[in-house]
Amino acid sequence: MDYQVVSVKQALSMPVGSAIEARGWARSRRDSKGITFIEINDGSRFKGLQLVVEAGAVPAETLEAVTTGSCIAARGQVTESPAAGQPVELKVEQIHVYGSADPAHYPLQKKGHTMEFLREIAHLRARSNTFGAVFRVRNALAFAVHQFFHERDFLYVHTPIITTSDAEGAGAMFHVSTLEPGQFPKTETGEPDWSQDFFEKAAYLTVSGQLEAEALALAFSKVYTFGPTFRAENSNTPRHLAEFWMIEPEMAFYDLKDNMQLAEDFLKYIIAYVMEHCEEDLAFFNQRIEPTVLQTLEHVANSSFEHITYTEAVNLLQKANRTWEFTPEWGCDLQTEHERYLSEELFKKPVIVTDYPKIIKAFYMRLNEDDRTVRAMDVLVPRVGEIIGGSQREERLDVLRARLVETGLPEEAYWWYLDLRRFGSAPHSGFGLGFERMMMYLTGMKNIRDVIPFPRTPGSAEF
RNA sequence: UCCCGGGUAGCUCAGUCGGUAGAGCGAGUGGCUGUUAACCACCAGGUCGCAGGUUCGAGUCCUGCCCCGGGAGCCA
Repeated sequence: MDYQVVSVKQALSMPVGSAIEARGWARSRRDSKGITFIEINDGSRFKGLQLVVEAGAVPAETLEAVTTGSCIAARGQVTESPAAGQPVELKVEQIHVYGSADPAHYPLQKKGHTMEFLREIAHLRARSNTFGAVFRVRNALAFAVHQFFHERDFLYVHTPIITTSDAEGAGAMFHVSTLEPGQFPKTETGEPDWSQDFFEKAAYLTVSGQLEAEALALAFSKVYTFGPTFRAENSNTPRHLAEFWMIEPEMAFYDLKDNMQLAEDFLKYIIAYVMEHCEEDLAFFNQRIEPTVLQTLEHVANSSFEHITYTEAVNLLQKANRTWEFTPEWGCDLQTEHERYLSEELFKKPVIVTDYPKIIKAFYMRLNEDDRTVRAMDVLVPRVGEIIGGSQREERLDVLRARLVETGLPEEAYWWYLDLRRFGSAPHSGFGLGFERMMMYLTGMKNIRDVIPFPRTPGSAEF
């Protein structure tokens, strides 16, 4: 007999009577006298396929090797299930065991585990319900990002991962070098002599593709990057990784208003996409991880974002009838407690705060007429905080040079960035979205280490 | 990096006043004609994070270190 090879996802919608072969990893096994139930999952869907093996259907030694965690192929007939829990199941005629798993040592049990424990077995945790759902959503979200920009004629560009320029003078960077630690060449003054290194100057892993994206936006008008970025900060929080993915659109001829509109459209689009394509996984998150996930996502998709300036935000915070750990004061950056108050308590929806004081923002943000504030925007969302940071960029050569000097950055290192203002400069804007932050927002997962397959954090890069 | 909390069986945890190490789940064995985190019975399983110290005696008290979690800072 011919058996059609199908995924578990396909198997669950096959007509009764189909002869199929399904492959997957056994999640659970229940034995009764004369009948065995095995649930397999191949990652194609949250729900698994129930295999029903009647006594004598397959050799005893084969059935014995089908343990929790083993990988098998099963052939048989799709049948209507007489019991609750699944509409169809597979009445098994043959089983092939690709690889058994010793139940005494297989670490994933049928019962729930803590996220901390699963993190220690990151090579196996994708086989659990939670992480299966997380990484399917991650895939859908990445696809939604590309689709959004391609529908709007953006060019997907690849900015370098190894860089010799420090994007904003902010954030510690990882050195990239081929020099041997023991025989590190030194200059006459005893400093490391990077001119003898591979790139003949100090090189790092990128902290942002923005500066290069600006160069490309001033040729292709609308571009976006989507790639890994690296921060060597020693920050130990549930919201930081040393290696994370960032999406950075950059648009010529966009002012801050256009930029804000794009950010709002973008967030709504990717949320709607994931809600449409990951219904089963999101339902799981809503039930087991964070009971407000669906409600919040629907709310964001259907409400317009609040817009306030930094100065207005500080006034609102000062007027708020509550005590702060850090007193809100013009000129100081908004603290986590302030951001949470604005998005979670006062407006109860995403808030875009604009026009921050120039002293707390990067040199490349466009200076306002008041000479005190810059055209920056931060999108704050409930539960996660700052999810997007962006700005209209300074396109005026003289102003940009003055800002470089003001912030103490070496002008010569930014020669090519300044060239962009010398030759055919144009107003332009862009923003950055932390992909894993967005994942936390969509799934309700509490720790950023649990929305990326193999997280890198200080002291931790095992897998 | 700073401030809190934690580390005891494969997992999740309890352990009183300093006096011979406990439970549930999981694994194993047996039972049960259809289970859904199956159920019932039995059973094995321990370098109490590591290193010192106090004590007749330390899982318990003290010191240092390591790791994990929460909060903060920095940020995406």
